[in-house]
Amino acid sequence: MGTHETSTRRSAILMAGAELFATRGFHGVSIEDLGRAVGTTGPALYRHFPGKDALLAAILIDVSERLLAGADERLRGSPDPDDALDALLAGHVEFALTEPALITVHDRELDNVPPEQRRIVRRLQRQYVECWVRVLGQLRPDIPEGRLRAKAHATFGLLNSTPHSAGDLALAEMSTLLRSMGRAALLA
Amino acid sequence: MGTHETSTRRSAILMAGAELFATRGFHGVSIEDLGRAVGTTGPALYRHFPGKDALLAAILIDVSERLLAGADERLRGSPDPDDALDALLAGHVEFALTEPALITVHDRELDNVPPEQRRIVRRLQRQYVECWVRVLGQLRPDIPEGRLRAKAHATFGLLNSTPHSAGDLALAEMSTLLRSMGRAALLA
DNA sequence: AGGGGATGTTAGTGATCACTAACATCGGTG
DNA sequence: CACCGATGTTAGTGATCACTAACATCCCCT
Repeated sequence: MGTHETSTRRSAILMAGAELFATRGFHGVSIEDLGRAVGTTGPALYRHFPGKDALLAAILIDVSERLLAGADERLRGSPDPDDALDALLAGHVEFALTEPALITVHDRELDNVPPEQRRIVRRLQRQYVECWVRVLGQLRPDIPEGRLRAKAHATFGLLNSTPHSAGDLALAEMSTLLRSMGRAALLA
Repeated sequence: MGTHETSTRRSAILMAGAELFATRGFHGVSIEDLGRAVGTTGPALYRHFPGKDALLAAILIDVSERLLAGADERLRGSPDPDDALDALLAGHVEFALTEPALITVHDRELDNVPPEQRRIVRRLQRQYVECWVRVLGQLRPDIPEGRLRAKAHATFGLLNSTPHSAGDLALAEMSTLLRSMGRAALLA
């Protein structure tokens, strides 16, 4: 067949891959699983990605870029560091609540990405963390940078915990809860 | 061979398994890998566990039991809810910092445990969460229980983030940092 | 001293995996 | 309207996996 829904397929594979990798892990998902999830057979995947690794890499690079771009944009609109922190928190929480599979894959499967693309993801992640450290440094100049970085990482753990404990609360309620907890933890 | 270091082997396999599962995921570790990690060949594992699933189950049940037992004991020694919360935080942080592999496997690989033992793990985890909810309920009777449970889960995400961002800070410094962040987040 | 249980080894076995080869079908384009 | 590129299919192929079978070795016990 050849219904020309070209890059609809590609992004459908990306989304289905994120979902499957999030719930069963990279090695727990077969090419056949991925194909079936988008209504084709397994090998059709190779028309869109050179291999399973490359599919995972595409997912991770995409989410890392989107996180960083979102942070950059929000910071540009918030000159006041206090507002900036709220903006970063709101952005991250929205991402975690609306795309839990992407967040899960993003902080679990980096080791399965081929080295070359792994370096790209790591650089994007580092830049994202630096956005947070920069804002925190303005709010708490008394705390050394290394400690602020550790705080940022720990807070990501808090915000990213949503996928594992989902369903308990309504989305809006969860959002305000996570933002207030994150803010309190960061400024403690 | 038959050097009678009987259950040394068994616990060595458990520890090596936790380490390997934590870094490469359950499906990313082979029986041969597990054997090699304890100085034997792969199939020797079947003298100690009926299968790969059972090994994972043993790891998860053990860590869940130890977490719960630690929480119970610490609560018994802290009648004041404020001290109790500190005790729970200190216990969880110590666990996360001294056995990061166990913590990682504990909240990532439950889906790969056979159903029967998975129920056991889930019950232990639920009891552990209830320890936290009970203490939080005394400190913040204004907050509904469901919200407190969500807070506890999010805080676990914060405390368990250590394995992924390790190496940045000294252990003692990380411990105080995580405890203060966790406390601030929970009481926010 | 020697038999047996615990524990290990090597050599498979069938299933599954990522990936490839060869061929089919469609839509757009000259 | 014939062709071509994009996209799909089925049928392998070799590697690897979890697990088993058959046999070996060691320590302990009587």
